[in-house]
Amino acid sequence: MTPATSPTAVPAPTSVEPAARRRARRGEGDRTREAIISAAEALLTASGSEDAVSIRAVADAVGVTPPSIYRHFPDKAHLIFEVCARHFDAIDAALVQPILRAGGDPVEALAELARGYVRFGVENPEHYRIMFMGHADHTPGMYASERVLETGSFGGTAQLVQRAIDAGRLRADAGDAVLVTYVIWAALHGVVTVAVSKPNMPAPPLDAQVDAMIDTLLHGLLA
Amino acid sequence: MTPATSPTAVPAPTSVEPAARRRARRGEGDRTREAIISAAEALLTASGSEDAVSIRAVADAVGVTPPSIYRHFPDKAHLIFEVCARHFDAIDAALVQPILRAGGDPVEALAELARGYVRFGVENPEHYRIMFMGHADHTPGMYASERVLETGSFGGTAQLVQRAIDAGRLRADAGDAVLVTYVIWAALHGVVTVAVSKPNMPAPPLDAQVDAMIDTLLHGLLA
DNA sequence: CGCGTTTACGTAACGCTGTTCACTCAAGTG
DNA sequence: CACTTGAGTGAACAGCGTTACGTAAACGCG
Repeated sequence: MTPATSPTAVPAPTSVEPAARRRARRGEGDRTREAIISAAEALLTASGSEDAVSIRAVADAVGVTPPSIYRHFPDKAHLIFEVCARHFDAIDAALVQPILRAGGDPVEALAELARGYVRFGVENPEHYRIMFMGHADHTPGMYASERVLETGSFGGTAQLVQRAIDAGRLRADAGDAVLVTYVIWAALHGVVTVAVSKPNMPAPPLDAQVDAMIDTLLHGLLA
Repeated sequence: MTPATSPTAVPAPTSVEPAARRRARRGEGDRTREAIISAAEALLTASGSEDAVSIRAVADAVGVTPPSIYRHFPDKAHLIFEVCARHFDAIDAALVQPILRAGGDPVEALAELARGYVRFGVENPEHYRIMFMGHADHTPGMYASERVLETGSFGGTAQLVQRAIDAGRLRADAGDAVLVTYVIWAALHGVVTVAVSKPNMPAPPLDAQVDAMIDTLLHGLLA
């Protein structure tokens, strides 16, 4: 099930097919809820488009009727954002935390985190788009900004930046930790965003982009 | 505003209100086409959401029926992308070309271009989102990648980077012009993207973000 | 056992969307 | 005049998110 090719790949796309269902028992409503999330996740990864994840399509895949979805989620946005949030929880556990625990050279750790983050983004483009490229008005409040700041990649970057500062590895006039973190994260976010939104653009290979970006951020361009 | 009570009142060009219309004459179909674009532009900027620019809303604003739109545009995507493309043509003429013609210090020119580009993005968030943050499958082919590469900001950045290289201002191992341009543009794109998509995120002021990004790209972080 | 409450779900429908088909109406041409 | 052609309508289709309302099944309790 777990594709060993990537540590940032995430759960199991179950089946998109319809399902023979019994009515859930009294306390087992959460089982239906999980089935809905699994079906939405499968539809999203299989189609690569949020448009394919309609309430009706999810309901068909689960084997219930459209209004039943609303007994488990207040609206479509909450459903689809919960699907994506699980992906970002997974990357936190699979990529960020191991790097933080390893505790090696903070600058090298930053580079490794950057590469993993970008790879995660381009391997889960629709999840990334929903989470970080949508309209703020369409984003459930609980996911609006917290997920960005507390999410593994940003928080992990902040910790590594602080370690680098503590170790005296950064220039004195580089700015405070928050600003440095923001710069690094926004730059990587830019790489992911353009790769996700313009996949056919004639661009340097992704690895070259990330390496050049990291190298430029760390060493600068000027002679 | 003056209440236009006259039944023969001429419709205001950029109004979102309904319009008293005559049927266009034989060769004057392009006039209707322009009215459609103006109405879509007005709806987009007034609402700040692509969702408000429905075919029916545009048709009502122009004073025609929905199917009439399709005599001038193959589908909604072509209409809304043409609206946005005009914005990006405008920034090319108003921001990029003057900087290129000024011909001052290329590094300072890059910083000035960066600040202008980011400001344009956050001042026209929905246009920016449609142009650069949408799904590739929803983007008309003619706007998919050309607009990114040939657009003023990217092409202008490339020219300034080349000037900086020619003037010996960049490090020898900074990479070729294409890669350097891509890095700079992607980083700025990241700043715009997160500002557009997460406007309520507790972040450093935009000017500080841009200055820090430019300074970091040029001078680097490491001691 | 049986009653009543609660949870899980279905049926039907509303208002909206982008889009298409078939039609009309007016203007310019030979 | 007839004829063509460009501009615009009216009605409709299929799909969307969402809601109001009815119903069936499982549980606690007397």
